[in-house]
Amino acid sequence: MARTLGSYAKLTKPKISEIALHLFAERGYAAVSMRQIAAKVGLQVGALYNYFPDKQTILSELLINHMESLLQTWHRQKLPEKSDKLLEFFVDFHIEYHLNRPEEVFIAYMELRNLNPDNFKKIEKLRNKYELILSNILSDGVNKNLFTCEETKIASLAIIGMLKEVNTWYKTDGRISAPEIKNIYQQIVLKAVT
Amino acid sequence: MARTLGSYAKLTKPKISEIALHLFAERGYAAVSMRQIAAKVGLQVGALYNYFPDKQTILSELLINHMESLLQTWHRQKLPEKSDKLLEFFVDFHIEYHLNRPEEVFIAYMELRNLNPDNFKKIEKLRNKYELILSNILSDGVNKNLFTCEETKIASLAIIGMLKEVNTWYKTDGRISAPEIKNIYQQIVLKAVT
DNA sequence: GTCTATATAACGATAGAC
DNA sequence: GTCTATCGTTATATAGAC
Repeated sequence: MARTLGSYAKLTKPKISEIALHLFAERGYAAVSMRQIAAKVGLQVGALYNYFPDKQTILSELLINHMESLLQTWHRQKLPEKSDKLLEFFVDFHIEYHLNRPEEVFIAYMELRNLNPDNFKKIEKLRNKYELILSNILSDGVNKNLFTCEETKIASLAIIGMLKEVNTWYKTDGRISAPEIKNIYQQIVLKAVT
Repeated sequence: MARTLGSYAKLTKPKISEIALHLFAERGYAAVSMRQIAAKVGLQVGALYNYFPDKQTILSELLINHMESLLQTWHRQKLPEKSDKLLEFFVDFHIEYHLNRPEEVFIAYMELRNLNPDNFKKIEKLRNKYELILSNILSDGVNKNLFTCEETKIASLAIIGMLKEVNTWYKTDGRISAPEIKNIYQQIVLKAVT
């Protein structure tokens, strides 16, 4: 039962993505060359182009996969029955998900400027989808008199922006645990809309 | 009283620095070429090398000037007479200074990885000097039984790391004013050491 | 699918005329 | 001090042998 070459090759593309992710996070997209990626994967440069048409696509696939997996994971969550607990649940989910993927989060924030316009629009669309989840939670809450918030759109942007910071907090001060961070942000967010 | 060419030239170097700062902050050091900088300044590439020996020096001068000016400004402050107000004063000063220089702060954080080892050490030295100001305030406070803090070195690193975030907060949520941010952080920092 | 070799373009940096 | 021209290097991406 010899393994075929093909079954190894299936592992090559994810390996390229993984190594590119590390390198992009460490040195920045523009500072990383295809040769450096190939060397770390254990290939020659040319071989990379069997898996990705260009360098830009390595980056955009990383970002798109990150956002799609975020959305997918949310939609697989078993939501709390009580709708007044939905906002806390969202904050909890968001922090949990992002703390576990520091490199993806970092390049999703840093390397947006290196996407070409088409890929940028794709990411923007996915971000809007995610933001819509939160703004719907907020406007539902407003309708049920749970929250008071005039601009739910803007509030959801501000909240997600705020939550994004969580990764740096977590890194810079190891004494704050993940549950503590969740608590802090839940309080801040709840205060912001009540 | 015709202006000499020389007096214009005196303005050229700061202009290069300023434009490089904007471009580095916008696109990242590695993604910006000397040709792009020259074009925005209104020069040909070669002329840049009359002011900077290489691209690396443009970046390192920006970062070094940023740190030195931060230290200089601190040492020119009239400190509060009551030493128990020193920590609040530092937090206030730090936030004020950094909110007014978002681009410098951003590249001082982002582009460290693009400094060569020598320049990195220079910046590290300046950062340590700044950090020493805070850790001295803390250890003085501990000696006077104002604060309780076992590891003043680590605490000062954590606090500065935390304060660094302030620029993103300020941007992401325009509803929070600078004085409010100062208040929030003063409370957090004081809580952290008492 | 990976290799070597190469096309083509852009980069940082330098040289010399003015 | 700025220009044009260019060197040497490196980059992305492609072509063709295996």
